[in-house]
Amino acid sequence: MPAIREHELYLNDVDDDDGMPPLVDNPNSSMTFTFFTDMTPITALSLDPTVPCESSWDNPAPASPVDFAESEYPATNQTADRVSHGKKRDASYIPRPPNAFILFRSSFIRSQQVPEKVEGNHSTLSKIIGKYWKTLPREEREIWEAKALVAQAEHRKRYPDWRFRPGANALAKLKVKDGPGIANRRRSNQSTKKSRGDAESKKKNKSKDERCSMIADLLVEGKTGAELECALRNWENGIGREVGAVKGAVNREGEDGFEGGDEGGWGGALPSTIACDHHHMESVQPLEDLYHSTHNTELNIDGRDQPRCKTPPDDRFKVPLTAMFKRSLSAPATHVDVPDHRRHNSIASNFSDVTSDAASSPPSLCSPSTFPSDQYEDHSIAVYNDSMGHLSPLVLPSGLGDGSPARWNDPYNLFGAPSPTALLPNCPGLSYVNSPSVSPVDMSFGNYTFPSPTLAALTATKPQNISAGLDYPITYDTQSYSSYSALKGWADGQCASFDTLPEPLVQHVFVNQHTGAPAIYEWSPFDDTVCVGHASQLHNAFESSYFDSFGY
DNA sequence: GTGAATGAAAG
DNA sequence: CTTTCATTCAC
Repeated sequence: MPAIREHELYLNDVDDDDGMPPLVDNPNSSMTFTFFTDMTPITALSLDPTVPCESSWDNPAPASPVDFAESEYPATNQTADRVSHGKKRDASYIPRPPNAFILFRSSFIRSQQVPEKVEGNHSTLSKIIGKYWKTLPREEREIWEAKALVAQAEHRKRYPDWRFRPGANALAKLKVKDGPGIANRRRSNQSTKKSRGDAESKKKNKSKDERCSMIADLLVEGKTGAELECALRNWENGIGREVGAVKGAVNREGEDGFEGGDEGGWGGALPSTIACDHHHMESVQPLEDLYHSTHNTELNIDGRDQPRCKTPPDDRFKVPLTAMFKRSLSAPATHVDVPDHRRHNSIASNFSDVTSDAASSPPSLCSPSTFPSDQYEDHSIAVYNDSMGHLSPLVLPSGLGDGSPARWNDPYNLFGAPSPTALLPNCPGLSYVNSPSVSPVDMSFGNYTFPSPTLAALTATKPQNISAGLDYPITYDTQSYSSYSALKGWADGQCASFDTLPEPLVQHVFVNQHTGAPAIYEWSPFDDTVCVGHASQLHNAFESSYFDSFGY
């Protein structure tokens, strides 16, 4: 098949020869999701990527991922004049969805943690950010991976027929230039650059690389802005240069495949001991404390104190979150017609509505009355394929809007709220009324205490198989009879019926079996409406009937 | 099936 | 140019 110019495929696809359906500008199927009243769809968040994340890079975790999806992919046909790295592009050009790193990088640069004075060159910044990226604790990285999933889902929704066509542009250029080819040139450039280089330029590169490593290390230590600049200046002036060399070595060791143990990571964190002034002195964190706080692998209650080191001792980065939902995101969505009569709101009073344009399918086949465990697998497949498969990340709630750090405001709300202040009278130990999220605290219902579901714990229950072809990636673990949606860990568990609940308010609930019950999916029996609920709200609303039904 | 190539952001 | 990652393409 001849190469197709990527950007022309979508709007002018009369010549499309790949059998793809003609471009439809985000056909809005008007699927409706419903929410609890205190949930906010993430699409309602103000997450303009051009707006720096509030509070962001504090301590020294990166900002909450800024919502890329909505604003970065403006209304259809407006892809238009988006300019990617200064290149003028055809108005109809559709850029690729960003991956986790690109989102992270963008947010990093927006946040201006590294002053222009320190480093303004984006190539160098990429190096620094790449190093820093590798030090991110798993939980932090997962947030960005989740963000990437959202961006991909948004992109997919907005451009259902878009496909990544690598080489399309290069080939177009090749035609014009009639040279050896962009691709070949690119590779050969890289190789020649590396192989060439006399001793002196090698030395230069080495010191440049050391500088990048140092900046990354300083960032890991939490230094940003003027403080970073100061610490770097100290280092460059020779103070601690010796140490810096050690640090550089440590860092490089980390890059070589994450070898080395826990112990080596922080070995050389020293420039912080030299303060530029009293103000900066205050922010110096004792090395010992730093070590302990960053090596604490215990449950991080508030999610802010994640382990971080330069030489990750385990395999925590070997299975990226996105890999669990791996599928061809650029492949056209499976178009499923939804009868109009199914497109209406059905979940009532204590839900608010939000629309989504995700395509959807007939409602769940899950029995509304019973769900015997011996039939569980088949049922859950049906359920997930028919209903959960269309659970959009967009139904997820925002944060609490209570001034919490940005990280609590990520669309996945992966860590829940930061403060256990809003206790429900009926739910001792349950903190987060507004947060239908994975709660960072143990939750007790009656005699049963749900373990705190960390992201790491959720990841540990990662799915075995992946099925594609739905609007959103769904996985199914036949071993544990649990399932996952794109919202990893939120949808696995048993499908239970709720006869006790007033219909059609809640018909089915998915309880997270691995982690307890903080995350629940619900949907209406009458349409494709899907909502995400919180155990507390159900408990609050329906008292013990809910938990009684589980034998709690 | 594997590895190379591309391109997503930025200036 | 430079990073990482996802995706596609050429063997």
